[in-house]
Amino acid sequence: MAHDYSEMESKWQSEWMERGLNLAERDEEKPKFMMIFAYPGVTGYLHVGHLRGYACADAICRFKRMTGHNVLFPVGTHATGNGAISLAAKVRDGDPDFIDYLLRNGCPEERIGQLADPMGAVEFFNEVYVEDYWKRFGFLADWRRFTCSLYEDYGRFIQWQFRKLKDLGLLMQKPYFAPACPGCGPVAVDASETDISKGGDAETQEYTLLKFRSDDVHLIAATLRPETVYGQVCFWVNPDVEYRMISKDGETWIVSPQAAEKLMLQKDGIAEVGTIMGREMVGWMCEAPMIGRRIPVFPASFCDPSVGTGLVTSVPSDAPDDWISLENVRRDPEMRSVYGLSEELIASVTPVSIIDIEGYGDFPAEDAVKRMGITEPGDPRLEEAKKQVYKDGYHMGRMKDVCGPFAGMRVEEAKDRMRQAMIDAGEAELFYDLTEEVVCRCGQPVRIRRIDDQWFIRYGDEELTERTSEHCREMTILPPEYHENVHGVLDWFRERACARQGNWLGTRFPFDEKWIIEAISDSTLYPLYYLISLYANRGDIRPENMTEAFFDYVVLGIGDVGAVSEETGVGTELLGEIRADIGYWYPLDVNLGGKEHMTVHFPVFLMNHRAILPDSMQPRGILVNWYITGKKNKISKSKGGAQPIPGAAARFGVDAMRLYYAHVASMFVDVEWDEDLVMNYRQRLERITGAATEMMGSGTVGEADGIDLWLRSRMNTHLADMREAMDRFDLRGLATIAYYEILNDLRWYSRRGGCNRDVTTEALRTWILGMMPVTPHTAEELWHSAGFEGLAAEASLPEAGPVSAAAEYGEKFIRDILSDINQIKKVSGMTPARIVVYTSPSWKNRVVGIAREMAEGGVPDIPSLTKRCMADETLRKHGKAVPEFVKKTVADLQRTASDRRWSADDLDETTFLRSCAGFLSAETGAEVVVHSADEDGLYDPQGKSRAAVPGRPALLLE
RNA sequence: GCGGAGGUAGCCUAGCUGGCCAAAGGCGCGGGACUUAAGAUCCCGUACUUAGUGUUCCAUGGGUUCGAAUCCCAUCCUCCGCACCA
Repeated sequence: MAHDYSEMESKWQSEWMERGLNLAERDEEKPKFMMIFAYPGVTGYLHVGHLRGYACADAICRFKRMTGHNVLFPVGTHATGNGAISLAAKVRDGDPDFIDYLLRNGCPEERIGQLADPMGAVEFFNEVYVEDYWKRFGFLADWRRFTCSLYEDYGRFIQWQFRKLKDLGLLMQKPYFAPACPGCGPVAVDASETDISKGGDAETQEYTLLKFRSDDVHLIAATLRPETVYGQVCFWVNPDVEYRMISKDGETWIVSPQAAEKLMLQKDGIAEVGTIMGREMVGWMCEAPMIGRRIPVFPASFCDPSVGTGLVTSVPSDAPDDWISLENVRRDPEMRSVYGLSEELIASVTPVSIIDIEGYGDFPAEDAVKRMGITEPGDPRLEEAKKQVYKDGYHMGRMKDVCGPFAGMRVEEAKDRMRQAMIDAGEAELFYDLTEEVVCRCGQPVRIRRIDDQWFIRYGDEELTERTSEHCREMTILPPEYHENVHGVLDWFRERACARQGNWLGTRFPFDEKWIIEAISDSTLYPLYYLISLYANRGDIRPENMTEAFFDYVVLGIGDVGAVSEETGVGTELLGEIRADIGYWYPLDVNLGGKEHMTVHFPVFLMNHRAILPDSMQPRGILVNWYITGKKNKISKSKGGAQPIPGAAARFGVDAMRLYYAHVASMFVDVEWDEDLVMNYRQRLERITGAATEMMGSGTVGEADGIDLWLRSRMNTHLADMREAMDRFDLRGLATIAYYEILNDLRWYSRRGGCNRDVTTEALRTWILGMMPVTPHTAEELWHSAGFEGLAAEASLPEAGPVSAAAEYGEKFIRDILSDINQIKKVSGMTPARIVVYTSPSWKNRVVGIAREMAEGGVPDIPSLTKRCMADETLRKHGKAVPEFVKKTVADLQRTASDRRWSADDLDETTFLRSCAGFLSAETGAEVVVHSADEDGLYDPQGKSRAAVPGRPALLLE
């Protein structure tokens, strides 16, 4: 079985830590580089896919260290919210699946008890993340600065941030509608179902309540489609439901009992005044809002008292349910006999066409129903029909002429306008409800309740948005697509509820202790806090020292050190130190995060920085990484078991995984986790280790020439390319060079007989350093085997030296010839004993030379080049071969990029090839002779030499 | 719906500031070398054609250009975020 690298990995990790390479200290002499990855939430174990971004961050930081930067790479975790509470609850309840999950991921049995407490769980996972993930993977992070969003000192910083936001006028309070249990208060409705026992997928939906006056009462219907009011022709009640009559602002409303209860939570001054059976209302006439039309009340069993208000306005033209039900009423004799509805009344109700949708007739609902063959009320396919009509109408529909002032308007726009018009006229109100039943843990139903004093951050603030957007243009934001549309995201950001009540962990809202700051809002300025956590973790400053004046001073430089020291109890020297650290390290150079952050975390990160901090402290870069995904659980379950990160590290080796993350694809695409591929990378590393080891100490001492110069040039090209790739944080580009191209070149070098010890040693040094960022353990191991001084992790990447275009071209030239020979061998099926190479006749070189003279930035056209060539005595005698070659030359030049058009000119092909004849002969197993096509008495039985052109000699195989 | 990303050879993926791009790299596959053998490693090949510098080709259909995988338009298909959840 494969070799276990754990020991080698931990050996070098301890060396690095002992040397303190991961510790970041201010050094005014060196340029700084500060990078973070968006800290993860510690709500359980991570899987191998999550490590992609983190590993890239470490690699980038390592590269920066090698190029002369003083690097700060801090890490932390996030635990705000209800994740830890939910997790602890599962452990307390002894949830067998969850316990199994913990054990499978390597949680020691004796520690499970600790997880029954939310903070215990957070501390446990903090340790797992740091020790089993980040340290295990060789990160050079400054562990001293580790912080977590639930730490008290961190909370102080967050509270300061909120004070600043308030000072800037960016906080506001307004009513908000949120789920709550009547007994337990605010609850979280989310998939984890921490607070609830049912309904995790429910969403809050906004209804428009429409008021239908009938004598002295109002029938209240709830609709999601206020734009269809012009099509109202009748009204549905459930005859078997006992409705409530409630008083509201002097009016009497009729709604279902459930709706009455919900309304009381959302509206003031509601009192119950009586009840009425649905059947009693059948046959009433009521006045439809907006249009003032009097419409009849009909019975319909589909009116569910728990949905909306239990009363429904009917728009048969655009609502499939209504269309079917109306048809049903018309042909059902019961309507007349039981409810006593007159024939005339029923006949008077006819659909009104209100929305014009391409692909539909006057009555979209009718079309949809007929297309799907629905004939009876209660058909389950009505739901689908409804969605389809709604979607098409919303997207493509326009209001017809009957819609008065809204005629011609797009549905999308009319919807909002009409709702607002009715609200303004007192004909409608808003109402919120959940899309499905939600039940609290205590067993009571969860309802939407109005919260009058909800706090928001005003991210819609125009000036802040504009200033942030402007700053983004200056930033390095990758991928470029995100650089483009981050402005759109910022624009779209509105008020954000930034605090919540209930069962949540987090920092208390500084102005009102009943609120807890929510999870996004406490994670915006935190990179800055790593500059302070160092001192907090050491105990140099305590939470109680971290007053407003403290942060004002160290972050913003506000106030007098002496006074601040007095007030906070922190020494002036320490205050100065922290202030200097912040001045040195901030701004943040790169914030790396997964693509899920693009619309949530990054915008608030940017806006809070812009709002609170000065120009000099604005972030410089954002790097977004896409995911490593698993198809059908493959990522978490491999052959009969889990794939915890430490297990994967042991199985594949940390470096193989890091190389996989860096090289498998660009950072900006999703990739499916594939163990075989990781194994391939592991093999690649082993192959490289073997090749590098073989190079060490071999070779002879001597003057560098020929192929040595080529290798030198190649290594310089690679150095330049690696640096250039990393300017764009393109780790994949770096890895392609370091793990593939360099190895290929070294093979070629040795194949060509290269063995100069100085040259190979120099190449080895560059090569190993090129591998340092991505596979640091392997690189360090090689560095030491090679006998280089110090630690590779501490070494500098050499500057790229000069590149020899001629040397590089020459080898390419040889490879092409070899490739041509192979090609001919393959096609002809022969094994040649002798190969004759004919280099271009000099007149062809002359033609190219003339073209070059004429070029001046462009390529000459065929007629003028022909003319010039034919004017040349020496050329004219070659007759019509000249214009033919001119044609080809021009064509070739035209499709060659301008900067490489003439690169081939300086090589004396004949001399060069003669010097390589031995090599070619060894490679092909045939005798190789080189002739210039010009030679007198040339041996050329098949006339091949005619095909020879500069850069591409003709060949004869015998 | 709104907003965004993408469709490249058997597969995964580069390229996409237009020009040595028939298209890098990896995997897979075929052949060869080494080896007692297996594995590993190395070399060659892997659209079609052919004693080589030719033809067709980068979702589909148009267009711009001397020249397009790369730019523009249309069509088809796939994927992702949408709010209080880093």
